[in-house]
Amino acid sequence: MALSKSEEFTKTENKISDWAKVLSHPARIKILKILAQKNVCMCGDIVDLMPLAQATVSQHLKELKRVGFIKGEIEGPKICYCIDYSILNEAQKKLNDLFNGIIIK
Amino acid sequence: MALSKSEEFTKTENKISDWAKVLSHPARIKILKILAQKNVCMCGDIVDLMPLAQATVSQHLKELKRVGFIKGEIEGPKICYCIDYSILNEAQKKLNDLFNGIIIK
DNA sequence: ATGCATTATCGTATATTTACGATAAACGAT
DNA sequence: ATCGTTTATCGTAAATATACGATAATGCAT
Repeated sequence: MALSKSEEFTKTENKISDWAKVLSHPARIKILKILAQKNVCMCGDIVDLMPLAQATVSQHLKELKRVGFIKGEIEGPKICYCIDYSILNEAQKKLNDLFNGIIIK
Repeated sequence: MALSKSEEFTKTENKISDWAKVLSHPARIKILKILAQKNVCMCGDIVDLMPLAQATVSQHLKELKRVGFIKGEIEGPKICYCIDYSILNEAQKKLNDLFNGIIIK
């Protein structure tokens, strides 16, 4: 018995916490910033800008993909990553709803 | 070698990811909601509303206190918890700055 | 078909997180 | 002083997360 017990909480609580989890590592924040600056970006370019091994960056990209914050498109042997703005917008909105619900009451 | 490598990232990246980490568990989201509804709340009341053991709730409260999202005031043998709106506001603002920086470019 | 470049996955080590029971610590009341 | 209530902390177990090297998988070019 360890992580989660997620059945005990609401869908919204689980969704928001899952989004927050993806943002809970500085590497993933940095990757999102890199993609925002470059709009689209080859995986290798991201790896070059990160202070982590290729395998580790790949794991972080996988997490970002899992919740839909980024998409990866195959381009020959390379993979072109970009931000999925609709999902990121939804996350921002729902996180703001949470904050506003707490702060404004 | 496991968690963090935080020296490799910026202060902002670390700060935001740390805030996100605190929000990355549904129990802590729920606790914030409870405190928002009741404004102030005895620790025991929170425990009663949570699907977790007292010791576990206490750990989650400690995490929320660590980043300053909540404050605990001793009232005799009980402890009265409440939200620290200034810190939560700052977190909301900085998270929005991140999202806006990513989304609007 | 071979080789090169690119990226994901596997295997593994270590640290952290989550959860709980048990216990300690703090306080008020008797 | 002792007892009951309340909450934090300790000890512990199991699951996850992070990180990396090594390897597989994919596709292009030769």
